[in-house]
Amino acid sequence: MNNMKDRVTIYQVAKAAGVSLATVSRVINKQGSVTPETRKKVEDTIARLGYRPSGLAQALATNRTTYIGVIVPSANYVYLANFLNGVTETAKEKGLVLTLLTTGHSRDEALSMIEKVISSHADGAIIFDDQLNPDDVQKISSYNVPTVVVDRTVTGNKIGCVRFNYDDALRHVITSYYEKGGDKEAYFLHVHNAGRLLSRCESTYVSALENLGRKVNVINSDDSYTRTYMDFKKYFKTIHGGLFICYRDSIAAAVMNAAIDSGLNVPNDVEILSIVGTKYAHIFRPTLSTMNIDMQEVGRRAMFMLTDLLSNNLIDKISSFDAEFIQGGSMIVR
Amino acid sequence: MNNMKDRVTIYQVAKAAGVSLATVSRVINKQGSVTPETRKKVEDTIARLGYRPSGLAQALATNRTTYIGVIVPSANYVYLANFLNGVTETAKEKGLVLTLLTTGHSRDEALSMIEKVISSHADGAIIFDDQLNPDDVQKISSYNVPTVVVDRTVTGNKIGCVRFNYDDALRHVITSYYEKGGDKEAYFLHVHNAGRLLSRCESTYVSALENLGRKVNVINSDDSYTRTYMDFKKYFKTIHGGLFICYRDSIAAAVMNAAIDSGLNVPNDVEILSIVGTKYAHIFRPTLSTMNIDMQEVGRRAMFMLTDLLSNNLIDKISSFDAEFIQGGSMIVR
DNA sequence: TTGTACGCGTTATCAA
DNA sequence: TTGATAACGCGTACAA
Repeated sequence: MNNMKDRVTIYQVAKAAGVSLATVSRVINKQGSVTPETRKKVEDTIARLGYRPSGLAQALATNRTTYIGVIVPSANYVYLANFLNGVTETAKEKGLVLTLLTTGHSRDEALSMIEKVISSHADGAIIFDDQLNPDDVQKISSYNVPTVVVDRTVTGNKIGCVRFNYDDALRHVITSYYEKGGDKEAYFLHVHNAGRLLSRCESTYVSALENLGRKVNVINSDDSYTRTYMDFKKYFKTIHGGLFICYRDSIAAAVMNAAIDSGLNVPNDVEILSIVGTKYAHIFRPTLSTMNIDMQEVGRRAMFMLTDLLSNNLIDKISSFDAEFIQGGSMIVR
Repeated sequence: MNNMKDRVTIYQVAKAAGVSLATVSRVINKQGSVTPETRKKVEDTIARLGYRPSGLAQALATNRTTYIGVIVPSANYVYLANFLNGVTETAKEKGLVLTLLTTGHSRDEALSMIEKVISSHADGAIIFDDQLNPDDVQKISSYNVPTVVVDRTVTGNKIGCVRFNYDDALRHVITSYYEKGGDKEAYFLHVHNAGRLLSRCESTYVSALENLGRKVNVINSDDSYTRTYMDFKKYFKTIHGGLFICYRDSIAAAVMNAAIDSGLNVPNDVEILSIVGTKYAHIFRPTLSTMNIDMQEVGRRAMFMLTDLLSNNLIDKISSFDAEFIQGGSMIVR
């Protein structure tokens, strides 16, 4: 059971080197003054014994773990993988280690992850999860854990946030579509429980169309390529055109493939816009029009904000990313 | 600086509840016998004070952290995201928390991640990284950290491994291609420094072709969609056909798009096989032939093996995944 | 420059 | 059933 039976401790090093604990501690932390000879003596025995300081004991003594808790809904989506990559990249630069906490589809699970952040003494947290509301975030911060929240506006003493602005870009795409002579009906693919980001886009879509005095068409859809593909194969038997606004590129591709396989032309009959896009959007043929935010950059920014928060240097507690429209072959250039 | 200034400790709970530390400890660990009344009294004050046990102190006292160190080259690839998802999923079932350690392109960095696993007292480790060799893994295990290694065969006392077998499937695809009347030249896209998995596939390709008495064609290539696309646009000006074997689906798609955009027909002129595939392989048109291994399942298996290792219940220390050929439109059905 | 002694927040072993 | 008290491995004033 005791899996560290023969773990070498600072005490053993001190004994073997003929010095005291404190001296060894000074050597490994490179602080305080130690004679070069003593230092060498200690370093040698450290190497000889294969001693590694216990991060646990260090953390307990210093109140710092260098752990950052990262809460995400799942590691399965490409854009989340990119985000994680950005976070890990800059965490590494700062000498921080990430603990990956994923939450399924319940808020309770998300709450229990907050508990883990607290009990693990994480030095900070990054939350990229829809299910937690501002109160939950305040809770984590009430335990003095500096936190950066992504895709949600929360303010507080030790809280920073990164926001996404898809709305301006989406509104602009829709209105300029009709201004420049686009004449297709616009449809929005609604996915149940797909998070606030999609909900906000849906609201933007609705208000943009209402402002134009046009009909609003929200289609219930599924967050799966295969299901969406099959649904739209049926759909395109009766509807033979339109502008379809989809959440992800895989869903957009489902609509695109269904249209093509139904004998419709993209973009002449059917135009498609994907809200979130990955590198695959440019690989599909035709390429997909998307509204891009570089999620890796978002990850970097979140981590930078957190380190600033840790050192009390965070000026702007709110950071925004504007989505950029990327024209692809799935929409007609006007 | 002291960011836990007002962290509630077990001692404060004991004092407020009028009992001793030991009793509080018994209550939170639900072991030993405590009077229902005392229990309630303690639980109430825990709730009232918002007490959370310090995972650090618990770990120091019990020698168990519930941390699992996961070492991966980067979180950026889709198949790695799937793998991570599988790992996190079953880790959560077992009450374990992951620390995500990514390694860039140097072995030194990978070694320093091993150091982190050791110093963080991780209860176990999962290594999915090409740059570490068996000796490095033995090192981690010499500190009594049970380890599961992915895509490398290592054996030892507290070591398990998960292997990938792409070779049989690849060899079979190639030989049966020619047996069934395929007549194109086979090309293998070599990517520098892309890991042992690809190297093994390349060897398999070479030996398979040599056995058939056919010409071996290895093309130097780049691990980027755009670069590969441009390279092959040039390439297809002189070469007008072939069977191209590519590492990833994005690379395979680059070749496919370059062929199509050069006026060649897929699969009649150009056939394409992607070794590693993601869900996007079925979305491309034509769909890509791939050799699939479910990386999420690999992640689950690795984590299961690790927990078995932790409880000394691991029977088979070697687990294998055979790649399965998935026919897509990028190859002719024969 | 070096060593002593205490604190970090728990668990666990004894007695009571 | 409860309560002292010694670990766990380290950092750090303070004293030498």
